[in-house]
Amino acid sequence: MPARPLRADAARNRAKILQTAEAVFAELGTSASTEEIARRAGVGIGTVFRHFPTKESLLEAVLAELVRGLAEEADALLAADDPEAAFFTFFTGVVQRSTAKNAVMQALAAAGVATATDSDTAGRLRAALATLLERAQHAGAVRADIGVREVMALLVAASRAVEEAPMSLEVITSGLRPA
Amino acid sequence: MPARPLRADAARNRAKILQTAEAVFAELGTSASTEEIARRAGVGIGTVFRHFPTKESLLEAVLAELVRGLAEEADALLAADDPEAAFFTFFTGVVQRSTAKNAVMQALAAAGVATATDSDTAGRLRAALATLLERAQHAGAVRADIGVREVMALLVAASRAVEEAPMSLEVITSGLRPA
Amino acid sequence: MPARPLRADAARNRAKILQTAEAVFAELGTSASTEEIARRAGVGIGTVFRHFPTKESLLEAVLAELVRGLAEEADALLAADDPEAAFFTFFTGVVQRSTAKNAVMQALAAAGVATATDSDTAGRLRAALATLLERAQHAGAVRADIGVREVMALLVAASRAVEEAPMSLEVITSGLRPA
Amino acid sequence: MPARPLRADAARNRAKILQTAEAVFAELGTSASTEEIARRAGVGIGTVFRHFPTKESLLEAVLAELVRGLAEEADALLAADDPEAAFFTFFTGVVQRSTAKNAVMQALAAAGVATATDSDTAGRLRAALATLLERAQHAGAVRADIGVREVMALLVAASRAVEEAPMSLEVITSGLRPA
DNA sequence: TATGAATGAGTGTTCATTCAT
DNA sequence: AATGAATGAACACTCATTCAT
Repeated sequence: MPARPLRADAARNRAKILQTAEAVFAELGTSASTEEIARRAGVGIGTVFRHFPTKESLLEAVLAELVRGLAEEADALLAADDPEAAFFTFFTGVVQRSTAKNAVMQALAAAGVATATDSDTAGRLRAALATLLERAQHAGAVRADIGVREVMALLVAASRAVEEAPMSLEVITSGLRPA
Repeated sequence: MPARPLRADAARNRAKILQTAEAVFAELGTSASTEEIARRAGVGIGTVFRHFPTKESLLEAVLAELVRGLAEEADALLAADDPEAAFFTFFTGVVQRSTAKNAVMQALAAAGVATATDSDTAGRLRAALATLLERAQHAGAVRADIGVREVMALLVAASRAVEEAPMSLEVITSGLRPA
Repeated sequence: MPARPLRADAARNRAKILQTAEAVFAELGTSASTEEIARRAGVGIGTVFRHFPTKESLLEAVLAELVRGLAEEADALLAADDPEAAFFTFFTGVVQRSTAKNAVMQALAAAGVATATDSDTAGRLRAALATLLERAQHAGAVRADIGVREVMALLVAASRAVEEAPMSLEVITSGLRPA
Repeated sequence: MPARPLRADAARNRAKILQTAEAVFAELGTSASTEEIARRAGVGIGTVFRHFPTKESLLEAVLAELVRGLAEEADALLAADDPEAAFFTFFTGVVQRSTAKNAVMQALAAAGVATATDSDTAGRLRAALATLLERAQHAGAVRADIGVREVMALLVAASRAVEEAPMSLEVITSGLRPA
C-alpha cells in the first residue's frame, strides 16, 4: 500500500502481472520463471521487478490475492440463513476451486511465508470463517471440539486429497460432523 | 535390484546417499541441490550421479524406499488380531511419521512419476492395505463405500493437514467410520 | 535478421561475441568453452547465451559469418575482366586466409550443420562461385568436367593441406586445369 | 616398448583396446569417452588407463598404429615393377581407406601431437614413400618439384576432400603429374 | 594385473536480479 | 515508469583420472 496511489497505467500493469502470475504458478508450479510471467503479461521483466522487488514478494502477493478472494466468499456467506449450508458450501466451494491454487499454497507454506501474508486480509478470512463455524456448531451441524485452525488445515488437506484422487468430499466433511 | 550385487562399499555409499537424500529433500524441499546431498553424505558429486544418473532417478529411488517402508508396516500388521486397531494403527502411524515424506511425494506426484514407482513394491503396499481395509470393513470399523484409492488419498491429505496444523487425527479418521 | 533491430549496445556486444568466438574456435578448436569466449569478449556468460541460446547456435552463427565473407569476395570478383585470374584469385585467397577457419568448418561439417547454414548466404556463395567457374571454363582456364561441388571440396582440402604443410598451391590448382 | 614383454593376456588386452579405440574414435570422433572404449573393448576403465596412462597417449598409440599400417603398405609396394602404378596405388588406396582415420588425424594434428609419433615408424613410412616417389618421378609419372612432405600434405587434403564430396581422385592426383 | 567405484574440476545452461537507456 | 540487455551465482551432469578392492 504505497503512500501515493499508483498512476492508472501502473495500477493496470500491477493487476495484470498479479493475475498472470496466479495463472502461471498454477499451470507450471512456483518454479516457473519470472520471465515467463512477464512475457505472458505482456510487460518487460523490469516492470515485474519494479512492482514486486523479489520473486518471493510476488508469490506473497498472489497468495494474498487468493486469501482475499476466500475472505470475500466467507463474508458473502455470512448473510445466508442456513448456517449448516453456509459452512459446508464454503468448505466445498473452496476445495473444488482450489486445484489451481495448491502450487502456490504449498510453496508458500514451505517457505514459511504463509504467516507473513497481509494479516488484515488473513484476519478477515479467519474472522468470517470463525463466525461461519460457530453458527454451524450452534446449529448442531459441526462438532464442537473443532476450531478455525483445524478447519483451515482440513481445507488444505482436502484440496490436496481431491487433487490426488477425485473423491466425494463427504468422506472428509463427515469428520467434521457431530458423532 | 541390480543384476550384479554391488561391492560392499558401493552398497554402503548408495544407502548413505539415499538416506541423506531423504533427509535433505524433507528439510529443504525437492529443489535442494544434488551437491548439497553429496556434501552431507560425505561423497563426491560424481558418486551420487554414478548411483543415480539423474536427479529425478534419485527422487524416484527415495520415493520407492518410502513406499517399501510403508509396505513393510502394512505387511506386519496383517498378522494382528484386531482388524480395527490394525487399520487405524497403520493410518495413524503413517501420517505421524510422514512429515519428512511430503516434500518428496508432492514433487513426484507433480512430475507424474509417482505411478512409475517400482510397481512390485507399490503393489505389495496396495495389496496389504486392501486386506487391512477389507477386514476393518468386515468388522464394521470402516464405512463400506471406501476403497483403497480413497484411503491413500486421505493418507496424503491427512499428512498434509498435520504438517499444516498439528491436530487430532480423529477428525480425519472419523470420516472413515460408518455413519 | 531479427524482427526488431537490436539496441546499439546490444548489437555491439553481439558482434564482439561473434568475432571473439571465431578467434577462440580457431585458436583452441570448437571444444573451447563458452566461458572462455565470454571472458575474452569482456562480457558475462549470460550475455553470450542471451544472444546465442546454445553453443551450437553460436557455432552456426560463426560459420554463417564466414560464409558471408566468402560470398562477398566472390561477388566482388564477378566484376573482374580476366576470368582466369578471377577464379584463381578467389581460390588462392580463400585458402590462404582459411587457416583460422578450419576448426569451425570441421566441427560444423562433422555436425551436419553445414548445410543448415542460412541458405540465402550459402546460395549466394554457390551462385557467385558457379559464375566464376563457368567463365573460367569458358576461357579454357579450368577443366570442363569440374563442378561447383568439386571446387568447394578442393577448397576445404587445400586449406587443410596448407595448414599441414605450407606448400605451393599450384600443386593443387594445377589439378583443375585442362589436360 | 616396455623392458619386460607383457604377459600374454595383457598384450591381448592392449591390442583389443587399441583396435576398439580406433573404431570408436572413427565413429564418434575423438571426444568419445574413454569409458565407451573400455565398454566396447570389454575391459574395465582401469585397464585402459593401465595400458595408456592418459587419453592423449591412447590417441597417440592409435595414430602410431595407423602410421604403421601405412608404412607396411608402402613397404609392400616397394617390390612392385611399375613405379607409376606403385605410387598412385598407394596414394589412392590411402585416401580411399582414410575416412575412418580422419578424426584421429585431425585431433592429433590440432594437438600438435602428430610430430610426437613414434619416429621409427614414421621414419619407415617416410622412407618407403620417398622411394616410391623417387621412382615414379624417375619414370616421368610425377612432377620433379614435389617432395615427400607435399605428398603427405596432399594425402591429408585428399582424404578430407573425399570425405566432404565424393569425387574422382584424378582431380587431385593430376596436380602431381608433370605438366 | 584387472576392476570399477570414487573423485571433482569443468561444461552448457538457467534465472533472479540490476541498471543503462 | 517501462524496458530488456547484462550479470554471475547456481545447477545438473560429464569425464579423465586415481585408488581401494
